[in-house]
Amino acid sequence: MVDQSNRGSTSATRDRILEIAERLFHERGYGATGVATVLRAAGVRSGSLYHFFRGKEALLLGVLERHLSQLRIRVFEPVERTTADPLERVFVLLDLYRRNLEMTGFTRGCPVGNLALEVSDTIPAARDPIDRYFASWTREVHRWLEAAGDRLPGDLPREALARLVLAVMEGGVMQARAHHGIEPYDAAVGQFKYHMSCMEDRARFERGEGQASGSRESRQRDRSGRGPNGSAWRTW
Amino acid sequence: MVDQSNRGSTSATRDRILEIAERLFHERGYGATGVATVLRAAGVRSGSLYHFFRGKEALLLGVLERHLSQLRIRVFEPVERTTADPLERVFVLLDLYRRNLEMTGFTRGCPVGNLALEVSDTIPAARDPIDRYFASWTREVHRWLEAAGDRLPGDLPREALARLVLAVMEGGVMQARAHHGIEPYDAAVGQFKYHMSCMEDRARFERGEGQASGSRESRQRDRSGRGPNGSAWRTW
DNA sequence: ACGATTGTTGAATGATTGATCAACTCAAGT
DNA sequence: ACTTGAGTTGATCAATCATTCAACAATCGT
Repeated sequence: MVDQSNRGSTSATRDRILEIAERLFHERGYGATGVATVLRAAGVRSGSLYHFFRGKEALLLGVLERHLSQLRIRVFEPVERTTADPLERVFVLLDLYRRNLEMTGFTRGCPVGNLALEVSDTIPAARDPIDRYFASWTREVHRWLEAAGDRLPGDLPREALARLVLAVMEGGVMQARAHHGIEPYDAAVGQFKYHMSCMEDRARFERGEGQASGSRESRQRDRSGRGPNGSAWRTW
Repeated sequence: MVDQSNRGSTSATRDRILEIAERLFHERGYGATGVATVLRAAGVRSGSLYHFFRGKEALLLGVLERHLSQLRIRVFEPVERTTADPLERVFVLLDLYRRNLEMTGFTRGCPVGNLALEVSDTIPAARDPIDRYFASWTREVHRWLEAAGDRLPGDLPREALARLVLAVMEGGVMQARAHHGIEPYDAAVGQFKYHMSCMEDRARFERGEGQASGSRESRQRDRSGRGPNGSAWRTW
């Protein structure tokens, strides 16, 4: 049994096992993925796996830790490279998950979100890394929202808004996967976008710029163009 | 094998099996629940179960159909008895799921939401009833939103807003279960409430009542009182 | 009263599950 | 050259998995 705390292990085998297990857990879920399946896909014999991981649960924890350690590199840094505008980044992030949904034919959503509902009760040890993943996710969004400064209302709790972003994403992904269509995701995100416009509007009023308009035009100024049907509400 | 389409079966055994399976699938998930566990908990021998259900998957479909058939009785009718105000009903609904979270110590969220992410890909036949469950859920909320009439902006797509309600609920439940605390749920729902106030504000402007205030007071008029810390933003 | 249908029993099935371990390889250290 | 120990192998394990089925009991319509 190798030292579990040695995250920087140079073992290529361990990495391959984690990589394969990550993909399979994401595709089929934890319970539905047998150890034998991981072994076959990774081209490794059982002894090797049990050399690095105490058991299947330890493998799951390893996968979750891996997700956590790669969250910035794989999710947030790509988004941040796309645009420097902090509020725009939120929508690019939501669009990233949207594209993942479509590209995988609605078979894969948030890799951790799936596991969260499946194992957070049956495997108590898994709840902590999952919670830390969500906390880390919202912390990054939170930072963006803070960076938006007075473009958002002064007394708006940025952290709560970040929690809403995650909720909309996970809830939208869930519906889209069940529906096998992007419409529910777009609907939820579209409404969220209007919420953001609402916030920006109010902040503009606070800064003394806008004339406190309830007018649709100023609220939809930039990101939310009219839909093809002429509706003022953009569904995506 | 009994006729599967006979939903009105008077068999007490079949009902007990479904009732127990529903609880176990909700608590532990589908994959983690063995048929033997269902049999033991229901006090039934395997032959009886396989007399009514072709197999474990058919049992799952039965459970999902049961959820669907009891959605109004167990969820929406209780909410509708609580208040006649259509918009208030939305928040009572969200509070219902909140209380379920707290009462079960964050071990149980939306019974279908869990299954949605777990089996909607691995068991294709299950996706349809799950999708219909979500569709039915949002349809009820949609009706309330329609009933709100001009209290919401005229061009606001009620259906999209209903999708957002479901997304916020499911996403909030997911986070609360992982966190084993209600805070993430309250944060997400709190932000959603502000979105609703925003909508009502704009509708009031459309009706020519308010003076298009961006003012906090009118937006938080009724449901969203100040929190104990004096913040203008209610977290729940 | 009768056969037919429906419901129930529980031991047994074969497949698969996660996990074990003694034996083996091989590069690094001395 | 010899030792050491991490890494790997694959046969093997008991347990559990979903499922079957022949036999029996209860209830039904006629």
